[in-house]
Amino acid sequence: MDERLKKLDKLKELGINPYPYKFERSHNFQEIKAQFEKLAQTEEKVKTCGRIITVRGHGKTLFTTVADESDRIQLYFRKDKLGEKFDLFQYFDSGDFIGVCGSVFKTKTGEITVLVDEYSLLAKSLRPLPEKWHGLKDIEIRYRRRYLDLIANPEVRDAFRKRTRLMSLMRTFLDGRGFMEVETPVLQTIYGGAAANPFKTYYNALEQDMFLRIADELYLKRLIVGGLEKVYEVCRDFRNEGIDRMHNPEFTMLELYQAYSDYNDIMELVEQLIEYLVEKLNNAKKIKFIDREIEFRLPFKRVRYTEALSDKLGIDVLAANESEIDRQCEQHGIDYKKLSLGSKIDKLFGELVQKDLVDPTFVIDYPKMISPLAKTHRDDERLVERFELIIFGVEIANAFSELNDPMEQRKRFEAQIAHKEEGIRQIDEDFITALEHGMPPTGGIGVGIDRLCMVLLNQPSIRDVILFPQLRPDPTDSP
RNA sequence: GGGUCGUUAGCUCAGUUGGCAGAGCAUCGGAUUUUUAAUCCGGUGGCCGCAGGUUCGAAUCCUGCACGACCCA
Repeated sequence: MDERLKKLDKLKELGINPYPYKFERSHNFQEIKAQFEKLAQTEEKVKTCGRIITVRGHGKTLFTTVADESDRIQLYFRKDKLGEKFDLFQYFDSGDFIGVCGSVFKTKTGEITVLVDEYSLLAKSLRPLPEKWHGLKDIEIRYRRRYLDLIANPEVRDAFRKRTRLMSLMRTFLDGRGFMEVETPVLQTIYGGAAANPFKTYYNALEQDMFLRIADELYLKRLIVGGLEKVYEVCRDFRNEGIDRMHNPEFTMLELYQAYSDYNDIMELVEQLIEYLVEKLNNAKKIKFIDREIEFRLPFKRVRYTEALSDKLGIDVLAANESEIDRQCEQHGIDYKKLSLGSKIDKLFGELVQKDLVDPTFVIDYPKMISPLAKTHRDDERLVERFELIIFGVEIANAFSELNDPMEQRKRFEAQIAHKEEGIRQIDEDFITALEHGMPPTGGIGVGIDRLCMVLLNQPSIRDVILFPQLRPDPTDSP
């Protein structure tokens, strides 16, 4: 770093601003390569710019490889062409941004190269680049200083580009079907819509505790009450829980509600959405994820929640009393002591059934006791019309025929509050009031976008699809 | 919260039984007018994660802590 500071001073002495304001670019590197034949024939000058990655000096000439967002390209400097200006390059380093004007040619090894007529410094870099050959592997630095990861590891940049493309495809798909994208509050006085602990904050002007949202559900349904028939939100939600391969405390969800529909309609919609995304992103029906192939063939498999679990346990889960369920938990090594009956059953399901669902599968018809926002099943009082989409054993989406009976909704909330550890603490009265005004039959879904990205982009950790994943503060950062 | 593993130069990594702190790349100086991880010659660079302990002597053994990864709850 000292050496670079010396070079910086030297440049300033020579009257060169090491941090100029802009550069007028005529072609990026990809364009130069794509239009090579024409550019070489007409001897047209290109103005182009990027970050210096490697330098190969040969005394009176030098080659350098420069990267921009689109590609990398080689620049060729000759003393006989540049004269005194050639020597200025000794104050340039890898990592610096450079702008050049020159003509395009191919070297004798066939590499498209810009022969430099003029060049200028666009920004000085004071710290060395990560190593060019081995790249940046230290996973902690990669997550903490993602900019270095993006410079050193092109496949990381590709993954995030693909994530952005996925979001854009998703919006195109939904907008094309008449959905309206909306925005609802992140700061809420009453949180709800999921079973999770919130982050708490304080609003000075209102002198009141507030919560960061854990889900959008209750707000989007209010919009359905208001007469908007197809709405969605790409929402950042916050859940106050641990971090692991599948969880980041802030994460992105797609929530979507469609009036006059039930969960069957939503199943079809999400199947089509995912088929569309897989086809556009991966150009295939099968994709590799970690060590498995996942096949996205329509229709996705359906598995009935209680039937599948009853089969595995050899008992009728819905008829079983709590002590029988306890015994099953005991047998399968599940610590059930503090859980409600519903959570015990759900743990068993996760362990015995869900874990083995690799190809996309709709698990349907959940027990009512673990689904406070879903409508009672039309054929079975004990169940609700709910499905989760499972891929590779992981929950990707959760959907219902939405409960729109306000009296029933109040009862379900009350039952949930009885179990303090696992859910809401206060009934959202305004939401109940909204339902009392009448909500049409509605199907809704929440899709975990980060997890969907993991699967579709073949990234084994959620941190690989979030640019700045949550980490503990670096203890060496404090003064 | 529990278990396992990791932390050594800017980066990627070696480091034997406890006995002078190492390599490649980067960086600096020199040579080099078509290189591709350029090459050749010569240098600089260390809080061995932090704090204690054992020992004549600790990167190495022990204890605690921090951060991270994976697994489990």
